[in-house]
Amino acid sequence: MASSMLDRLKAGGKKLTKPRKAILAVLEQSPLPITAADVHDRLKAQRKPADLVTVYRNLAMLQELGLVNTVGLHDGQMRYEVRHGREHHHHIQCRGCGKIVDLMLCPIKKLTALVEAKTKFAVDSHTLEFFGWCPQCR
Amino acid sequence: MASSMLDRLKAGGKKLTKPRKAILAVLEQSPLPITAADVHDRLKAQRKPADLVTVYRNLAMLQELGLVNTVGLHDGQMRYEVRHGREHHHHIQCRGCGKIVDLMLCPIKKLTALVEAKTKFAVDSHTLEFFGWCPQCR
DNA sequence: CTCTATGCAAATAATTTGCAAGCAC
DNA sequence: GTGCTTGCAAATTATTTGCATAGAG
Repeated sequence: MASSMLDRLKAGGKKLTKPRKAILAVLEQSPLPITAADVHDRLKAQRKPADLVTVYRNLAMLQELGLVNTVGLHDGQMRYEVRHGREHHHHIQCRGCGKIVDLMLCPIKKLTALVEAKTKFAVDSHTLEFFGWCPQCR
Repeated sequence: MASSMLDRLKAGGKKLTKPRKAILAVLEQSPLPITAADVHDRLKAQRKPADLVTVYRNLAMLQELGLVNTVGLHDGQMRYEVRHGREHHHHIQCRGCGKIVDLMLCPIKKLTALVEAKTKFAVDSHTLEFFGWCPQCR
């Protein structure tokens, strides 16, 4: 696990328990955002089962500490990915098979100033997702 | 109600019932996306109550016909707005008071070709939401 | 009349909360 | 030891489904 993560956890008064370590490992091993249920399943598969509630609580805590991002694809469940130094980016999901692919781009940064000027809001984040059909499902 | 809506409904074999008319009226009267529960509440306030289930079924049907857009703000409930000739646009929501404001812009159109080139997906839609603090809540 | 739509009850699904016991520090 | 954590059970919230009846065309 990245030492910056350990620092953030310690700074937040969080303890390094066995289930927590396993949850972080699962997240770090996943190249794409995954659901709480996914994490739960992979923990079981790795013979390090943790209660689904524990997964939810840890994901919420990690999000508060800014260690994970949430990705909402409007299918009734939230997905999570470690930030872990990765650049801010977005995703595209196939309407056929549900596959998610990283999009290593963000066209929004330049636009934030315009949005702030128009709305007088202080913009602090945005979400952007694409949907379509992947080569196999077209 | 816009006649194009009537046409789309008729073309889909849909009937113009009293609850459906009231639901459409509520949607048309709302300048911003609202939840199923919002629609339900406003129907009651207007003395034209309809079952929440009826609201959900109508919203789903209207979405299938392309008459309403869905807006997901990742707070656990979906919001709906009539398309009704309005231009494709996005929203910003205040993290303090939850207020939603229309953003009459979409920076994504030009980017779709790039995303398609990079991923080989056929992109058919996207979602984009901003979050921040409104002037009153800052 | 026929077929879609509605209301009510009950079922799902994702996520959250309460609480006593467990473990990290 | 003390306080954050966990697991289990139960509660909540949003949304969906089954089915008999009501109403539009």
